[in-house]
This record gives sequence, C-alpha cells and structure tokens, in this order.
Amino acid sequence: MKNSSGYNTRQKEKLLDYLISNKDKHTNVQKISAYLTAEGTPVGVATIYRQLDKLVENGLVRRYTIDGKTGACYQYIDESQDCMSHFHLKCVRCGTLIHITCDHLSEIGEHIMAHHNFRVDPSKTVFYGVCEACMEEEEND
Amino acid sequence: MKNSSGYNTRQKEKLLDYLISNKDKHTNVQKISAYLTAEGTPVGVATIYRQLDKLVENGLVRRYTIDGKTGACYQYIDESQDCMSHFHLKCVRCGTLIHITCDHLSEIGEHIMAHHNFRVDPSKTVFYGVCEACMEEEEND
DNA sequence: TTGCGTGCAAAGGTTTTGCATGGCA
DNA sequence: TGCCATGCAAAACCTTTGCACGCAA
Repeated sequence: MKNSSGYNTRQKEKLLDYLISNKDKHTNVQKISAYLTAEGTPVGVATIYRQLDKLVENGLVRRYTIDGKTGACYQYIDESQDCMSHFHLKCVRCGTLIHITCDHLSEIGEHIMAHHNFRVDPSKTVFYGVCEACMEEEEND
Repeated sequence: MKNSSGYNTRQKEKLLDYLISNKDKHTNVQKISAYLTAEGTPVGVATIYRQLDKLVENGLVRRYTIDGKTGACYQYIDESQDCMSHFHLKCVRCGTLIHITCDHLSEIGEHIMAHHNFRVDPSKTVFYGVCEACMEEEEND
C-alpha cells in the first residue's frame, strides 16, 4: 500500500517530487499547477486533485486551510520526522506561519491524552498569537 | 469596540442570536441562512458573510474547516467564560468543543514565549483531535 | 488486453463584489 | 443628512465529475 498504490505515471511522480522537495512549505493546487507548467511538464488540475485526494487518504499528505479560509493547503508528511512534536504557530497580525519542533511540546499531546482523554492531532492544530516581530511593532503603536 | 462596532441592524442581531444560542455546535453559512429563512427573518447570504467576517475579525467568532475540506464552519466564542486562561479541544469527528483549564497547559504559553518568542492567544487556539467517545467508536470501525 | 490514469470542459458549490436602495445614528 | 448595511445578481474561485482517450502492468 502507501506510495505503491495505483500505477506509476509521469504525473504522479512529478507531483510527489514537488511535494517532497517542498515538504517544509505549505502549498496548494494553484502553486503546484503553476510550477509543473513552468517546468515544462504540465499536469491537469483534475489530476492534481485526484492524486492529492489519494495521498491524503493514504496519509502521505496533509490537507488543511489557514484560518478556515477557502482554498486547501497541502503538505507532504515527512515520516522521518517525529510528527507528534511538530506544531504550528500562526501570527494573527502578519499572518506568518511558523513551524516548531520541540520536545517540550510533544508532551502536550501525552498530557492531554492522559488527563483529558483526548487524542490531539498536532498536524491539524495551530497556535494563534503574535510573533516576535509583531510584538516589537506593537510597542511602537 | 467589539460587539458595538458598526450599526445595529435586525440582520446583525438575528445572526448573533443564532450564533450565541448555538455556541456549543459548529455551524456554517448554509445552516444559518436556512434557519433564518425558516424563522421568517431571512438574511441574504452576502450579508451573512460580511457580518461573519467582521465577527471573526473582532474575535467574537471562530472560523475553521473540518479536514481542510471546502466550506467554512463558524462558532461563537463565549466570553462569559474566561477563555484567556484555558484552551479548547475540538473533536474533528463529532464537532464537540471541550474547554479545559489546567495548570500544566497554562505553562505552554510560557514555554512558547520563552523558547520560541511567540505570544500565544489561548482564546484563538484550538487543539484538534478526537474525543474519548469518538475514540471508542473508532475501535468498532 | 484490461482497467486505471489523464486531460478537457462542464458542472457544482462556496464566497466575493458591484451597485442601487434601505435604514441607523 | 451622511454613511454604513443590505439584497440581488453576477462574478470569481475552488473543486468535482463525465467522458473519451492514453498508458502502465
């Protein structure tokens, strides 16, 4: 299963290549399509959506939205990383999204599971607040 | 500011009434529109979207999506509870919102501030995951 | 050869926008 | 009276789907 599900096609390979080489960023169908077109190996959006659906279903890719806004974002899930300790911080002032990996934070999930009977999914969880740069700006307001 | 921003109109009042009386559930524009129409006080969807945008901006309402799928969900943020000192758990299966107050969790904000230079706003932050009841159900799948 | 994958275009659904009108302060 | 809010319809988007053809196994 997993990666080996279905046929191997040029389109599928190119899409996965792109997602993997951008696994530290957030992307979306528009960006993927633009990139593949620019590369000279265009892939129809319908195909991109269909492949992404499979990847999400197989757990290789994460789908989410920023602020609940329209337009899904996708990100390859690097299995070599400990996904349980990977959280996101989102600045409500400038919109920057920060990825943090931190042992201390990985305890959060364990604590909530143990004391509150709830299984947190860090890949879907975003901490909202204000980033360092914006805090400094606030002081000048 | 806050609630008092802008004019008071029948539409705005009805929308807020609905959101407040359903603050324990998640809703969406379609449901809101259907309800208000059934009540005999229909409100155009454009107005609903515009008012919701303001409410989200003013921090009175939360916007998010389930699994990054299309179609935003909205939920009123209950201010009578001191949301600054506790966190929320949201079950992605049944939609239940759980409030938790916990000393251990309050450390999270301090840790992130100290080690990641980011000031978390607990009232806007939601942990996504699966609640106890839904975990049990999953075992029967 | 078989049947999944792809591309295209059309359809479907959600959200936004322009504009004239309505209504709060 | 001056503006903001509303409603409607059109537009703008994003995503899905039907269908004929292409291609991996």
